[in-house]
Amino acid sequence: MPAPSPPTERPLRADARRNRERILQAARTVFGEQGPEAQMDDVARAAGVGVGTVYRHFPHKQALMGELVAQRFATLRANAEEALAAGGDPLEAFEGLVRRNAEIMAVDAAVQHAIGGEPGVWEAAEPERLELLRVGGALIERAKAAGRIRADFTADDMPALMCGLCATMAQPSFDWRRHLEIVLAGIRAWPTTSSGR
Amino acid sequence: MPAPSPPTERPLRADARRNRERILQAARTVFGEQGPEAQMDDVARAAGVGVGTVYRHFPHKQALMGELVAQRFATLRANAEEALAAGGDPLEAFEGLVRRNAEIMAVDAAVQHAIGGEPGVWEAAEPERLELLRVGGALIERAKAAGRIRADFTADDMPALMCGLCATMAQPSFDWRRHLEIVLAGIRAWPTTSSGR
Amino acid sequence: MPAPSPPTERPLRADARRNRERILQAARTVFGEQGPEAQMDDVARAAGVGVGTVYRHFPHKQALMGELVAQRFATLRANAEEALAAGGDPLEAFEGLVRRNAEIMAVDAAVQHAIGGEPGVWEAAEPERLELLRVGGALIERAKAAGRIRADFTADDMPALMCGLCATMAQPSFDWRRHLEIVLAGIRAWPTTSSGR
Amino acid sequence: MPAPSPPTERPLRADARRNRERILQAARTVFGEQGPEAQMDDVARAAGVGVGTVYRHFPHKQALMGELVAQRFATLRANAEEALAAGGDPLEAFEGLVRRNAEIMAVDAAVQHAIGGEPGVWEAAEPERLELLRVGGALIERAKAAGRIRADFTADDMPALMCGLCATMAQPSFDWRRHLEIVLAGIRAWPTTSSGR
DNA sequence: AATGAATGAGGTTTCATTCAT
DNA sequence: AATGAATGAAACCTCATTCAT
Repeated sequence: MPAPSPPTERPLRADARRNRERILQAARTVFGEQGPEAQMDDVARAAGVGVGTVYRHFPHKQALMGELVAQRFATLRANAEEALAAGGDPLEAFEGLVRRNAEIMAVDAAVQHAIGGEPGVWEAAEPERLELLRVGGALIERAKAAGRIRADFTADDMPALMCGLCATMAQPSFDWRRHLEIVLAGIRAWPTTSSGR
Repeated sequence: MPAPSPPTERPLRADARRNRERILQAARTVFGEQGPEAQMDDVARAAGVGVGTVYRHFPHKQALMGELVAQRFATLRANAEEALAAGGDPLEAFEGLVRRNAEIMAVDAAVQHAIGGEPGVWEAAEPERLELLRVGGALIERAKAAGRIRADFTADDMPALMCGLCATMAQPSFDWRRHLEIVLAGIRAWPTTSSGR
Repeated sequence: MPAPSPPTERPLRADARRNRERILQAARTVFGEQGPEAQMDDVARAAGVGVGTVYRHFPHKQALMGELVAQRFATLRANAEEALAAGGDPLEAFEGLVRRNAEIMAVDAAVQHAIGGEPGVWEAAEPERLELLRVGGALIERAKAAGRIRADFTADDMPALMCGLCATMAQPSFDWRRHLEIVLAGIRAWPTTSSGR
Repeated sequence: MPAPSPPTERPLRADARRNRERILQAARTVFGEQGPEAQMDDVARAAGVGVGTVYRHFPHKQALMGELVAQRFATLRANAEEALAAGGDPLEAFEGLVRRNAEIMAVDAAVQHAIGGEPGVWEAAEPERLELLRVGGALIERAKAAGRIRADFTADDMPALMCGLCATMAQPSFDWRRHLEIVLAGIRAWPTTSSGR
């Protein structure tokens, strides 16, 4: 969005923009610590603003949560595009992206998982999500073409796997990296000596 | 009251026991539909009893949820013991159990997932959970000894994987059976022909 | 009440009478410990009977409390009659009775005070209360006639003073005996003329 | 926010302060009429605000009751200091204060008595209470030095006596002023003509 | 006559959202 | 634009009382 275009969406006063960022940052922290039941007042306090200000920027709690998810997907997608552009070994590229994105999600997996269950929150991130799916799909196809991941695997399998991984991340007692490696192993094609699966 | 039999745990009047079952059944439905925020009043109404009755059987919401989880683990564990006793091909036995238990969890995965996040709910099922882990561990060791699953895999990896699977189950748009097959594939040892990984 | 008279009020089966006493005793203990908010279930449990049994003997909580008060007044009145019959120094007789009755009330002042505030509880004890007032009044008049207590003091002043004393008794940090002595001093007539007490 | 004045205890917006007063006033009325079981909703309605507002000002029922008691003690103490400062006849000063404070307590004795029994309510007023005790003690010592009240009487006897008086006040059928005069008479020293007590 | 499970109105408290300042 | 006080619909839970066993 490099938009120096005429202010169809008036670009928010400098302090307002700053507030918006502080609120989002605070929300990430607070939801991460207390789960989705955290109160709007807590978010506001953590951001150092009044509740009213939170509501000026986000019409309701859901919208705030939605933005959190959307921001997340934007990063994931950016990473995906970078990985696709970078080229390199197809399997490495795919698995590297998954591992890298997992690390990012792990930073505030609690938020993600917590928020994930709430109704009507994913909608806000739908465009970014689809884009991520598309770019990730390209990487998958490339690895499949190279015979490095199972032929029956598709990009549409990823969301469920990642959703599951997030659930694991949310529980500190679990070792999500082991979880991830098992999943990646399950995706890989067998080292076809002669026969396939 | 010269009751000849020493009633260490008086076995609950017939109608009370019936009510208890109805409440648990209703709770399963209601939490499944509305998530953990579902209200005790709703559970009571669905069970066709007054709220007071619910609270007579379960001192608080958490206790009700806890019992739901405990019941679930009891079934899973029973299946595990059956599988262990049955013998047969080690890998088949292990994977068969996982698939069978997954089908059971899927019946009301929403409940399980919803409830899973609440604090202090798992505690109630801890004994059953540990037992499941123990029996499942035996199956895993057997398959490992037969060289059918990865040597670095342990029973302690299962909870995270199953937790992730449950998260997937809770979203109807996901195909959890595919998720499960990928995970199982990731657990299996490679068909050691000549080359390793 | 030496009533071997024909059972106009059928005299209650032996075990029923026993239960009634146990309930009253339990109620005294329980209300004393927990105040008037104590639950009927607690009384029942303390008495070793079911709630239903409590309700069979006392149609509602108030009635149970009322009986407690009535029993108390019966004792106080019996003491008063004894004191009146005993004769002796008029002031000693009066103050002796007050002190003696105070000791009795102090045994479970918490109950008395707690219950005292509840509406509709005193009514049950009205006859006994009036009788106590009458007999106490006789003692007062005698002491007044002897010039030993203030001429303006009447039996009708007693309830308020005793009510106040009970309030004091209910707080363990207060020394109700000092309170009582001050009140008694305030009732006494001055040692007119020259001689002291 | 470079506010020049260091607002250590930001002084509450004008309307909020007004609401706070209305709530306290309403609470006094409502508890006085219905006793301590009166509901927070009733207090809110009587104050013309929502329940939430009551809870914003007082985190729980107890805190509201506590403030009521604290306010009361603040007035009593102010009167005591005034009386001490005013000088005059020592006995008159002491008894005048007691009578004056009694009149104040009588205004909503029901509240005071009702609330007095609740656990954890007095704590809120402890500082004011101790101060009242101290100042009252000074008056008592003065009167004792003048030989006008009993040598064995101390400030520590007052709370019990006043507690008893409050109990009397709470029952409209009692004449608490007579109660008070008897108590005051019991405190006074005998007019030592020749021999004391 | 006794039991204790069931009832459900009603209690305190929370929190997303609005709106006067 | 920002603030935070106010709102009030619920949420969870209690307990006097009833009634089937």
